[in-house]
Amino acid sequence: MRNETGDRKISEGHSSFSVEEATRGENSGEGPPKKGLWTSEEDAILEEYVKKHGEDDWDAVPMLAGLARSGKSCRLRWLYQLKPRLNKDKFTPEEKHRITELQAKLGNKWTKIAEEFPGHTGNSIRNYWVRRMRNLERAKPIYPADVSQQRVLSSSQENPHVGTFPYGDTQHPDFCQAENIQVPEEEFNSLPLNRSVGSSPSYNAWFPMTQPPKRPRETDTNTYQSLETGVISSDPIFSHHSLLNDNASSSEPICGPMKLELPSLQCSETQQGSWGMSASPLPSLESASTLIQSPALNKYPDQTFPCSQQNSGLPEEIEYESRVLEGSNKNSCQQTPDGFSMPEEVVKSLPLIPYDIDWEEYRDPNYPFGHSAAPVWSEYSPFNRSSFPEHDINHETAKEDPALCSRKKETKNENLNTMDLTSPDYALPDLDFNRHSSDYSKDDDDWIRELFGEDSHGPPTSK
DNA sequence: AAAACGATCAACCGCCTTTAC
DNA sequence: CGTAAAGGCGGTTGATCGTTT
Repeated sequence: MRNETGDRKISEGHSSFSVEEATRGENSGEGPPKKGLWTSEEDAILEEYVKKHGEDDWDAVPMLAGLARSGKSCRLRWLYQLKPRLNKDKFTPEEKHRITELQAKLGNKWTKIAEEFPGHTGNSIRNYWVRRMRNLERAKPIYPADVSQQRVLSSSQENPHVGTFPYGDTQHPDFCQAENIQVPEEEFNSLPLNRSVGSSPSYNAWFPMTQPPKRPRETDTNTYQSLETGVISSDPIFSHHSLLNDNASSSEPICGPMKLELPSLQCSETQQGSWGMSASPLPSLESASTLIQSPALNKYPDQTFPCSQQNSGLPEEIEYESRVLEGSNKNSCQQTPDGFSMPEEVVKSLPLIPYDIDWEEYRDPNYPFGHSAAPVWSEYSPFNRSSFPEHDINHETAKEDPALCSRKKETKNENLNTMDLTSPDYALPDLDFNRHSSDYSKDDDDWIRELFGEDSHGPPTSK
């Protein structure tokens, strides 16, 4: 590895050897190319050579420069480590956001993406992305559905007062994973959710959101996985994975290990806005976006959520776009800036949520919007609460359950098991348009940490 | 203080795609 | 159009370093 001064420790086990060895034989074409970490001598030779002769014909470089390396290795070393003005700094939150945007837009075209980050290499960006995906992957449930089911069943047998969910969603990984969630039966039965979910086609959308995942997953794998259990429809809108995956059938569950590098949402021109949902009979995002009305826009209560058909669906991007639109879209409620409009009758048919809504009212089935608001949102929203963990405790929640709020803040190592399941806050977005733009750049890793604290199973935390 | 652990990242391999001839 | 070279990418390994125990 290279330190700041360019010196590197030469590993013992790695196939490093002296510069004499490094250069020996290559000129005469003997032996296989050297592998392993580069020495500072090799770097100096390569740097000098490239500065003199340029970056052409890498295959000839080893011979001409006198290096016992393959041309490919020389090229990589130059591009990733030696090239002038390389930026080895860590990505800023803004850059991370931009990477997310670009990855969604361009796919794994790391070199293309790197073009927007002077000094950063595609490899470093890819490393960041892989790392991020790995962290998110770790956030997935530990137990398969069947095991989780057993756990829940045994748990409910041990404690008959613990409510079970009457619609048989014990396979719900989120639910099952959150093994400590125990809702007293009386309380559970009193929930409007419970009164309505049994017959509501929307409950499947609602419930995953009301059960905050024990561990974070920015890409909401959990939610999607919950949909694969058979109880819940595999609406790809729930899943960033599926949102990002224009190849995957929306009806196919994501099973097993997921590729760390997610396929992007990139699609052909003609597909733009259709989310590539060729196989899905479910509403496309643009139709979804037209249906979304949420407290996120309470600031402009007569407006619909301006979710562009052109954004990637990534929560970061949606939120980002929302912020952009905040300043530009204060008048139009029926047409997004990119020209997408929704029928007026649809607009009128959608109940509006007043800005200072008392969530208690949402619990009242007589309330005009009743509990349907959350399902409408969650069913058509490409992201959910877990995507915005910093909002898990917001003013509504705090107002509703300050104890919960304070407790959560105090007990970083506790999971979200004690969350008020009745709060639509977990399902309805709160993009908090008043949040200062600098907050927007919150590190996505910070989101994870903030949401789940130092969960022992959780994602990596700073040590 | 030292071992264990985990995160990060450089570097490699093999395959695929693009480009030049 | 076919072929070879160059470049790009995904997956993976292993070294290093910081943190925790």
